[in-house]
Amino acid sequence: MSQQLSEQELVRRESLTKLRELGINPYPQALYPVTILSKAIKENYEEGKKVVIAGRLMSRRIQGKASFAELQDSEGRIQVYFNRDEICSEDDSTLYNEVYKKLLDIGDFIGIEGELFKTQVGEISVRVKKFDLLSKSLKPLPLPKTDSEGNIHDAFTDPEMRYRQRYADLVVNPHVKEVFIKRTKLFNAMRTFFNERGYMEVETPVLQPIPGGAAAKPFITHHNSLDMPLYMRIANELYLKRLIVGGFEGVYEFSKNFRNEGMDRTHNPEFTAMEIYVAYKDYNWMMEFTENLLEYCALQVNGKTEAIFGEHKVDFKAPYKRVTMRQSIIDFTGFDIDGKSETELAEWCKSNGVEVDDTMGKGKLIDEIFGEKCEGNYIQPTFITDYPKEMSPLCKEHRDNPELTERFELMICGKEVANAYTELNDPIDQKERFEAQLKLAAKGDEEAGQFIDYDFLRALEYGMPPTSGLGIGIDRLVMYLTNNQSIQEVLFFPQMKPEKKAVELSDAEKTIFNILKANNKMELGALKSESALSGKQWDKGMKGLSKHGIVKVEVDGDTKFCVLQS
RNA sequence: GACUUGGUAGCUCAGCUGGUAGAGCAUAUCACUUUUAAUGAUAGGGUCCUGGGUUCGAGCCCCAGCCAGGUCACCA
Repeated sequence: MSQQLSEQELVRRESLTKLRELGINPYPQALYPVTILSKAIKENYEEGKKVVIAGRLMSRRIQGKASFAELQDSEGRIQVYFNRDEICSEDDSTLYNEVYKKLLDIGDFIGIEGELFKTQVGEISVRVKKFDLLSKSLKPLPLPKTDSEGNIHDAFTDPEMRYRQRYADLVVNPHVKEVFIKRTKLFNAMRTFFNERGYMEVETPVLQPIPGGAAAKPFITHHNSLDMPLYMRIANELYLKRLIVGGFEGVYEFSKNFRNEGMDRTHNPEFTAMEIYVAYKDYNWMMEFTENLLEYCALQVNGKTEAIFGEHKVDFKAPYKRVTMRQSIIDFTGFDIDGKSETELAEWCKSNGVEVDDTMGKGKLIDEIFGEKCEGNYIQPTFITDYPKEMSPLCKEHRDNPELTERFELMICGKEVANAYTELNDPIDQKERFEAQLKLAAKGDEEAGQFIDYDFLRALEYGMPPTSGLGIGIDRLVMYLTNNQSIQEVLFFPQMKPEKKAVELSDAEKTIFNILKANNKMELGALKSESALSGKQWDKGMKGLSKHGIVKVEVDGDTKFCVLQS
């Protein structure tokens, strides 16, 4: 879509032409021999050391024949000093006066050969001996400035623009870049932790014929040659367990999951989960594993186990408190759910301000109570254990109480971060639980599963060793480790509605356009009378069409024609 | 989905009961050889989100819509 260029964009395009006229290729095929990054220069300063660096020009302070600029590379900024006498011969100052001062702009990528020195005020700088344009920037970047007291002026903060133009956000906001560096550190830390224990990273299908392993609304797509619907995965659990059946001791996957549900500060349609399954373990073992894992991750990402999240200070140091769901509800309400019937639970809810409806079974009711009264109170990492059976269809029954399951969730700052089970491996029990879920779904519980994965049941029939599985919401964990309140801040490219709808014509424009389409070229007066538009509407329609570049008025002697542009 | 706040120059933001649209930075031209939010001078730059309406006159008021943020509801 063609768009009007701003003055500054036009100036940069002119510079492009002038550079070419001077024989400088603004987009060279350059293998540029960078020898050092800005951070290393500052950390290991050596007076007079020759360096070759490259990056974006981010600021300039020109003072006649001398000038200071800042070059930004992947690790930060370094000051560079341009002096006319250093880079130009006596009789030709073009390189400094024209190329550097006029034709380069903030945002351009340049390469610099020079040597290190310290200015009179002691700042480590590179004295430029030679520079090359590596890539011209045609669009002015947002330009936050930091003053001597560290205050940032003109910060690029509008979330909409930052998310839509993450590339610009990353260029000008180093703290944003830092979030994503930490995100990657978290992945690396988890991989290391798992790999050191001999567990294997695997991949399982994103396109699935049955969207299993969780209860959520899937995205549906269609495979043309198979002529069948496929679902984008909502979880990878059932596939990973198949691999445990196949004989792997421990498997894990970082999985992009897709859920066709609401979007808000904590939900993006695609998000990342880490799931791991380990054979011959139970959920008690997994709790210890999880707290050790998270302590290790926090250390690797932030260098310490404490993390600030909003008003809270969270400590990831193991071990974490463990509370059963029953005890938790007693703690916060005084109500003991043990042995209560569905009716008793529903009545308690109604008289205690917990919203319920008829579709809710026992498990769901308990979950509502917990969600309403307890969940939000757990700031420090806390394991909530022993969930009702009904809401955990893939989890093994509790060894001490058949109403419960061996399941835990890890709560941090009032939100769930991890979920784990002693996995159900009794194929007959599993089949019955799936069928119970189908009934719940029929009753109207949208969270209940609506499909039975018979292939998964077949796998279980071959036998799955006792196994414990854990899922961690990676995006949420990154939020905690980087003190971000919204998931958009920890995703490079959060889902957004499209910026602009396609050019739509107004009614007047459409009328004129349709008449003209039949004739291609018409005398203006004839076109106007055929359109039967009022003077104002006609004027508006014509102006609109010319603005979109759809029509053009041509003058031939005394006659004016309106011509349709292709 | 409900409520609420916002959308004005490349960026950050002002904008009077409704009367020709402002600032700082950025840009352009000039001066300036160790500055650092460099400085001084001059100049240019705007579909005021879109579409209707009220009005002699709308950036401002009214209606509808689009996009985004926040709160809540729903939901892992």
